[in-house]
Amino acid sequence: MKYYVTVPIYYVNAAPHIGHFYTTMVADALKRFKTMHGYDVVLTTGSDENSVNVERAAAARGMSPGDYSAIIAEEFQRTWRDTGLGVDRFFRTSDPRHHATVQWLFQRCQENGHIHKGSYTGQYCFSCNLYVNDAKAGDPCPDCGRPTETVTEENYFFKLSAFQDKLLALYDEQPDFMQPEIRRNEVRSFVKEGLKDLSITRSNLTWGIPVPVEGKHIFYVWFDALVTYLTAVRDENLWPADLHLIGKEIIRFHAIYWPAFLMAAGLPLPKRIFAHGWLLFENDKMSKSRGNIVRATPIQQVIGIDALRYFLLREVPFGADGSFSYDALVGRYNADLANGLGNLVSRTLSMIHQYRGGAVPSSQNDAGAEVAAKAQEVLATFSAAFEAFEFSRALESVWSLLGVVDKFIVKQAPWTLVKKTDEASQQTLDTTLYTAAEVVRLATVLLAPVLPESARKIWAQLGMNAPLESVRIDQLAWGQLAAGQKTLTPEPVFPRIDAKIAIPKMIELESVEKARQDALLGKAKKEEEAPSNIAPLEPVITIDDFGKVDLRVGRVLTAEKVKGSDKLLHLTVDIAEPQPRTIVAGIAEDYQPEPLIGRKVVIVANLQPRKLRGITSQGMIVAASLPDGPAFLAGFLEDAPIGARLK
RNA sequence: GCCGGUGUAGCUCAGGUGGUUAGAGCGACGGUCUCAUAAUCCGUAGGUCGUAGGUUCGACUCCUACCGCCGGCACCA
Repeated sequence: MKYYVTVPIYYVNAAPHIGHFYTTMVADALKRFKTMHGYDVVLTTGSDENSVNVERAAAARGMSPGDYSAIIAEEFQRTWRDTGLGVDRFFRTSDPRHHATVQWLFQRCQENGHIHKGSYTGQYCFSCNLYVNDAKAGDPCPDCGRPTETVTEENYFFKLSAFQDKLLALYDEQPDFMQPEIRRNEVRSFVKEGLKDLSITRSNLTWGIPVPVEGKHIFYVWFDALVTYLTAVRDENLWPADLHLIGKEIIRFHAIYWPAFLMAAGLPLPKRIFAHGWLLFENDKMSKSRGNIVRATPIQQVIGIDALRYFLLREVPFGADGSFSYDALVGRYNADLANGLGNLVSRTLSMIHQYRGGAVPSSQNDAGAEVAAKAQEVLATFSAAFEAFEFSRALESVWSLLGVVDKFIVKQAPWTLVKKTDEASQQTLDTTLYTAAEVVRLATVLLAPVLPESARKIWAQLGMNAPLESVRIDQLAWGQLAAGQKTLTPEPVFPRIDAKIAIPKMIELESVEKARQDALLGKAKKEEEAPSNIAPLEPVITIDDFGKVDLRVGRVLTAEKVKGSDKLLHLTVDIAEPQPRTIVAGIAEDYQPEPLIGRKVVIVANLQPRKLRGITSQGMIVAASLPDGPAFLAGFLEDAPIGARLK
């Protein structure tokens, strides 16, 4: 039985961080879980290298796109190696085999009549690789806020519009195709609104995969990147994938474009797509500009990679956004891993050593029956939850078992039994120790996919001979632990962590790691200090060009929210004309209307009027912003006269 | 604005088809055992179950409106 799971190929615009780790680690845990059910699992990922952005970033560092990408691709692979993630194939989009697959897929679509040529003039965001509909020259990209650039191209189009009904049928007939359900609904309603044909080539780049035969056009990044899922296993009869694991930001590409491409080429569709949420840092979005990005390896160095794996799978309900914080991480570690699992292993093995010479006794009576029943129940609960991607619930069920055993041990009080010489007490002591050890064994197997390193240690301490990885979870049952087995002297698997020491250490190592990655990317020190999402400078203009822009000092007379819009404010502004100007400004998320009244602002006074939500905006208000940040209105420290022109 | 989700103890969350004193884990506090990693175990902590109405013999659980938060779409020229 095969199981093919993918995580995205990661874009080489950034070095790996905890978000990349999250997706990949979940895939790794699933892989281990499936392997322990007898599946041959293949996990693939790679690097997404073909884009103008990469070309530009490489050029800025005086490198070729290939060399630049290679450095980052290696950095990703190194991270997966260091953190023990079982990635089977790492595919670079620059790989010639991949080029062949993309071209092959294109030709199949073409043969089936789903490709046509057309021309396009519009605004394009090079940062996001996204065409922006209805935008004008220089308008900001709706996703990243950087200015869009005008492009006119003759391109190949994919007839996406022809797949609307088929896609809707897919979502309805195969509810598991897109999960969680929330995401499926979003995708469905998006498709229902209507699909436009998709331009799948570009003619303005050189770094990428050329269209077959003619060779002038380069494939659009998503026609390229998604196809690595095919390329990675092309000769292995593994397609279709059993699971695409993705982050919620790339749902549209996976749940709409990708199945449409495959349908057009007459290929089987992936069985399921699961989109997880984002990891926030203490409830804030992680971003370069906030400087709150966390990496996996510094955490690994201080408390081990298993602690991070456990935290992410236990603390965050899979699918929803989750919050990472060092406090919560250490809290989980101490409460669940050190005090819970680690301590149970420790006390169990220690008693077996002191009371029974380090050999697991056999169960003599039914003193442990309730624990056994609970364990059987947890075996079922755990696997069902894990299959359903409810990792948090799965882990919770194991800990509920650990809690039962801890209570059981106290109730039986082996330390009292050992002092009694009667047969019954000795039998109960044996049974108690066996019961505890059997729970440790079962829990260790169940937890192996989540805590691979630690489980292996516990397994060894228990004296188990068979390799843990080869144990079949679906064949686990109570009572399989062999009596007489020799255990090792326990050593703490999860030593308690002092948050006061560990957290500063992690933070310190984090900054070391960041510096190392920055150096790797050839970032200069000065550049590093500036927020890296500052919009790139526009091309040089002449003084005459600037002279065309008529900026005026104005005073806000009235301000109110525009009905039906989250972002628009309806302002009237006095710029010393007979009539005040009506201006619609997209600042409602950052400014309340009332406090604006009376405020002096800067207006672009000669902008072509435009209707917004039924109101004609006669100009534009000047504000500063970072791509994902709030707007700041321009103003004056002195009392600038209304109507004065800015030059 | 439209669509969807959500709002339960300090924190993270459970609470099919309405019905005795609303639950768990963590944290906090008190106590205990001593096998154990100052761990375990026991007990306590008493939260208007977002707000206001409504249906009902009875609602956290159903309905309506409103508020807050999250997401998608629209939109941010």
